[in-house]
Amino acid sequence: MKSSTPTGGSGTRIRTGATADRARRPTINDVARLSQVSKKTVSRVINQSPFVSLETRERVEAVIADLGYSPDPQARGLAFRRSFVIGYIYNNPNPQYIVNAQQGILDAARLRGFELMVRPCDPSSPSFLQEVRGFVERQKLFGMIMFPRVSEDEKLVALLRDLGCPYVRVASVSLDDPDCMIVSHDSEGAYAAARHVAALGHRRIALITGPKSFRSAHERRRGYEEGLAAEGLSLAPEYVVEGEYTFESGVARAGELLRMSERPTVICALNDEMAAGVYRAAHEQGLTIPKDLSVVGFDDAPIATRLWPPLTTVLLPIREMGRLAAEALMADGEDAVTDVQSGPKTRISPTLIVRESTASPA
Amino acid sequence: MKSSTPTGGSGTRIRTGATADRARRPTINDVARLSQVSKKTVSRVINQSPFVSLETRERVEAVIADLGYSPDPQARGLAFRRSFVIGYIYNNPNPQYIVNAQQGILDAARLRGFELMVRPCDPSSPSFLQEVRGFVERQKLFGMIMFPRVSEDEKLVALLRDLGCPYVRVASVSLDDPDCMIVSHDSEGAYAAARHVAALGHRRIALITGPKSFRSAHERRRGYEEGLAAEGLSLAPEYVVEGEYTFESGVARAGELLRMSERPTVICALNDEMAAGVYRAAHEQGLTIPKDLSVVGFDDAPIATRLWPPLTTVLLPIREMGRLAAEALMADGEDAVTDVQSGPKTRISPTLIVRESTASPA
DNA sequence: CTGAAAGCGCTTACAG
DNA sequence: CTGAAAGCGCTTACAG
Repeated sequence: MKSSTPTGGSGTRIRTGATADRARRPTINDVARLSQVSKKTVSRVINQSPFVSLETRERVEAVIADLGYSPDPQARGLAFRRSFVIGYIYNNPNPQYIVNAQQGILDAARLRGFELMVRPCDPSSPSFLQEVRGFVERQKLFGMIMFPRVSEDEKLVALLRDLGCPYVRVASVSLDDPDCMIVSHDSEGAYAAARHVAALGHRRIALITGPKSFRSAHERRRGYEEGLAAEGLSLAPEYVVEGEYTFESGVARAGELLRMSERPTVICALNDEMAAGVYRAAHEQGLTIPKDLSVVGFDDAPIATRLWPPLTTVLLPIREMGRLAAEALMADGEDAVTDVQSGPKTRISPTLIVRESTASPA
Repeated sequence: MKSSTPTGGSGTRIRTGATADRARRPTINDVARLSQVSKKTVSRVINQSPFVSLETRERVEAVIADLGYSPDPQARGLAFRRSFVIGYIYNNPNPQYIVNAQQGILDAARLRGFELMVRPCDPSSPSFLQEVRGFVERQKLFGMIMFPRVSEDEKLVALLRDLGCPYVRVASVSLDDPDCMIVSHDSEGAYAAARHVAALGHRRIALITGPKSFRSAHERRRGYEEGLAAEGLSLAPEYVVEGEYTFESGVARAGELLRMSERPTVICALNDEMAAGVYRAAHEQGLTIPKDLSVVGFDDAPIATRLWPPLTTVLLPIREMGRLAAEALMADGEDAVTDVQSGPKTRISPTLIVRESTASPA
């Protein structure tokens, strides 16, 4: 069976019914002819070169508008040796997270006419780096945007650097040059959550952490430790258990914590999925939230407001971070002068959202 | 402030640190020279033309493998006047749905070396069609894949047809030529759910439908009606209310239903988000599920198993549908002969998943 | 079965 | 400030 593939398909032809004879799109040659200049000058106008007289520029721009001309991305990519396509590779298990990040990137990209190519990836695959390399080189990507967990993969980043592929990393803490980092400062959110819990009077405070391989797990834990320390408290080691950022691990770890002879009065899960698991475990043991047990999450995912009672959690502006990441990436090619003037970047801060899952201990 | 945009950026240069002098990638000329044939013949090999002698083909393929050569997508797109990029436009509010569909498309695309460009859209925007047109034409998309709700937009489909852009639509019921449809047969899932509910002995059966503008809302309702009819039952009009496929609308509609003098013994919501809303409303009125009220959803989203008790619902294999849609699209360019032989397509069927939210009425 | 020429729609490098 | 020539890496159309 023959097939039309990028490296195959002698039979590549479009289904007849769909092949309408469309009017040819205007090209740079049409614009040049109608505005009576060379195509090079049109190219200068398109690329906002300062070396065009005002008069000429206006004439060309009028023709461009008149014709509804827009340059061919493939031709530009071929000649520039660089496309205007942003790559977004992800390996986060949370769909909400993926889509929010993607949405933010698109918010910024669309304003500048960039397109987005997406690609799930698996850093544990032996062909991972090779696949990314092929993706970047073949498509001549303008640049790459990465969110956790893959944004924390130093081998990947080293490859991108080696390939000369610009990138922006989003992570809970800075891992790189500030120009290519968007930092979410997870620890601050955890800090606020810790103080909230302490202020309610909790002393038997349990923590379900994330996998050690995630920086966010460290950062969030650190925030809790520092927040509690600010209140003169500290985490009892027996109340700190490691989860996997999944619902199931939340159910399991919370079940164990709640079966302890002296059970905690509050369980802080380092993401909302695990917090949902805590609800389940509490339910199974006949405990009422927040009367018998307070619960805190992290992320402010949709599940936070679907749960009953609504979950106290920490809001991370994922979409906004996606937008900032894309803007930072697209600003990459700008003049050094304007770079300096680009001013202070928006600083991302997590926000504690207090709902009904937290109360003073009985 | 200058900026590097597809239509701008005289200052477009890559950040110095990132501009490593990378080794030039091998081109078709390198392959031609090393295998001592013309580039045209290399092109034939790449495109699996039958008009190459076995001997020549093998020699060229050896050189390609040796060099790690892969053709430049931009150059091919320019010459072919068609790229190997699939477009995926979406306007579904459910992130889980978006990502699952996207994942399925990517499952199939990656096997054939196609890339995926994504684009959220808003059919109610005045510039909607114009934006899609620009997207399709500029990128010379290989084809487009659409899921609900945008897959049901006939104006959009008419535009694609007009542009000669191949497409595949995923929907709850066939709306087009079978070759460009993946049908989820939602009514069958609803039919099974209805019979399940009837078999449990429910007679006061309420339905929270979806927005009229969604075909799935019609199909799922129809499935319920036919399923109940098969059991000699029918829906009482006062028990049928229109929701908006959102959590909030589920809370509101269920609240009203449960305040009726003779309240229903089961509420069937036409998606899981609204079913989660039913849980909330039941909770607010002190009702226990499934003792006082049974609940049925639709979709089998993650929320279905996060709720307590776990939700009886209908599983729709979104990812699989994405995969089939992409395969159908990529098969578009194949030989007519193989088209005929491509055999019966996998038929998508929804699956009723019975969990603990449904029981016989008290 | 194979190839030389021309072209896809842009940009770079070089002149003026 | 502007342009003619050559080139980016492929394919089509035409020969042989």
